[in-house]
Amino acid sequence: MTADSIALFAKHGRIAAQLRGQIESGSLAVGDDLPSESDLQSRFGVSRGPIRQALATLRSEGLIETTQGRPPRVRAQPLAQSIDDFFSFSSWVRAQGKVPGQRTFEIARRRAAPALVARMGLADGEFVVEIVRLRLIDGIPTMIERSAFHDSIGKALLTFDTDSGSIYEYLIDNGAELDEGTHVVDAVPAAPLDAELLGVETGAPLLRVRRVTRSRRGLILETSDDRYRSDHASLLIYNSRNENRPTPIVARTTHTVANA
Amino acid sequence: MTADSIALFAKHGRIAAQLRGQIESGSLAVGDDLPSESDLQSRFGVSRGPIRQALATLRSEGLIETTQGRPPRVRAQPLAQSIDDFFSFSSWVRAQGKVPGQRTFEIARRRAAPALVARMGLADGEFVVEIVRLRLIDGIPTMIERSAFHDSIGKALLTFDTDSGSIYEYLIDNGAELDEGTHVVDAVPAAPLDAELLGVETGAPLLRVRRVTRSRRGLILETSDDRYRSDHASLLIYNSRNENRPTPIVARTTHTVANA
DNA sequence: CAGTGGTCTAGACCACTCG
DNA sequence: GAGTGGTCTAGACCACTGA
Repeated sequence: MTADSIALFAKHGRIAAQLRGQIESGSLAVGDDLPSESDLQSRFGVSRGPIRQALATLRSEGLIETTQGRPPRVRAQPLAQSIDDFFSFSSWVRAQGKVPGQRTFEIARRRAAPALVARMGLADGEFVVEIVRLRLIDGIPTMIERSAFHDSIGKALLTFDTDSGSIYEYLIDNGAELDEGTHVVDAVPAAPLDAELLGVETGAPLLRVRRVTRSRRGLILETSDDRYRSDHASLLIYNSRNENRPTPIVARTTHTVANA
Repeated sequence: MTADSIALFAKHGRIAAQLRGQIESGSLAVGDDLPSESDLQSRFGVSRGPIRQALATLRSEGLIETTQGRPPRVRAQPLAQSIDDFFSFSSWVRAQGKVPGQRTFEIARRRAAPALVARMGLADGEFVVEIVRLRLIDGIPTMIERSAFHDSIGKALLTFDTDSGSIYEYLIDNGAELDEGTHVVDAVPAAPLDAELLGVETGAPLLRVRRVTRSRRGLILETSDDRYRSDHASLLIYNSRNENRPTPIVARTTHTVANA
């Protein structure tokens, strides 16, 4: 929602959105050919530039593949997730047709501890708002989330019911500039408390994702430490030598994916 | 090497390569402005199209950022890794200025077990070549690699010294069409044998990356199950709302990254 | 061989940044 | 306000696909 309504003013964005819709709705099935570029030109009444730009977007999302000499084709695995799905647990879970949930353990505004001062590039004595929540999928405990927000946006959270839904979506809707994030993924043993909350044994391997979220200006607005039950969630990376999409597609998946 | 020499025939590819070189060599430092598009046009003697295409490539690699109204700027964190670095342990480790190593435990050509038949989409009774290796960084055991290769390319490995270096590079150099891969990342406890080889305790959390590598035609050529010491390697994902790069950048990093 | 996408040119308008 | 990148048009040539 929030993301799509941003860049639809340009023609290529509208064209991409329409084709994306046809693919997602199934009216263009897997393996089908898309109309040729010249077809699309006359259909949308534009020149070739916007058409090619729209196709490039879909290609970068992994929805289509293009080959010289033949029309674009709908790709087998539409792995693409919107960027919101990657930042927001709630958005991601809903996109999978499941129900996200959360139980807040703590929300506090306090002076940042030294480690956090360093991690967020704060000045000594600055306040942050810290939140600890258990996140659930269809009622099943799946992830422990520890977040710290820059005071400028964190204060708004003190009046937000953090049990009610997505903090991320709330902040975006209130104009927070959460523009880019860096995630570091590794594996850690479950601490006793986390183990109990997630329903695993102490020391069981958890998939840890640490995130730093920045504004367009580079200001660090949020950091988080999310620990997933590895049997309930994993990370999926798709990666191709196709010259036109040098960067991979990343998605979170629920449950262990059978076919790799 | 192998990857760069592919698409340098077109003008935009040569332009991108030259600018990339200037960034990587440091003659364009972090934060510096690139020449404006019209400068680049006259400098390279081309029209605006190829210039913009080259800049789009660099943007998708995370090397530069562009803003309307000001020249492109060299990005803070050049996370970009070549696609080879993501597929090949050796290539990745070397790119980090360290020395890759490997110790082969087993290489065997045998009929695929039922699980592998399913995973690789084989027919019953087909042969595969399976390899188990311990991978090292600067002599330190870091990862256990279990791979299975489609017989068509696996046979070449029986005469290859798998202790000598990168299987992936060997296969690519011999014309194997390893075009796209899907990686699933999660966390698992170390089995007794793996624990001993990696120098961790049994049950310690390992970062597991399971890969399926396909040819352009979709034929599954390789699957692997790599398990990393989580304190020696992690995954890094960079992700931006910038409309023109919808997909994230993914890199492997050595050691835990201090600043998230 | 007809049609396709990949690439390039030349020119234009607009929104934006920054001095 | 001058210069920048984002977008679009119109036309062209070539390499490749597939019937």
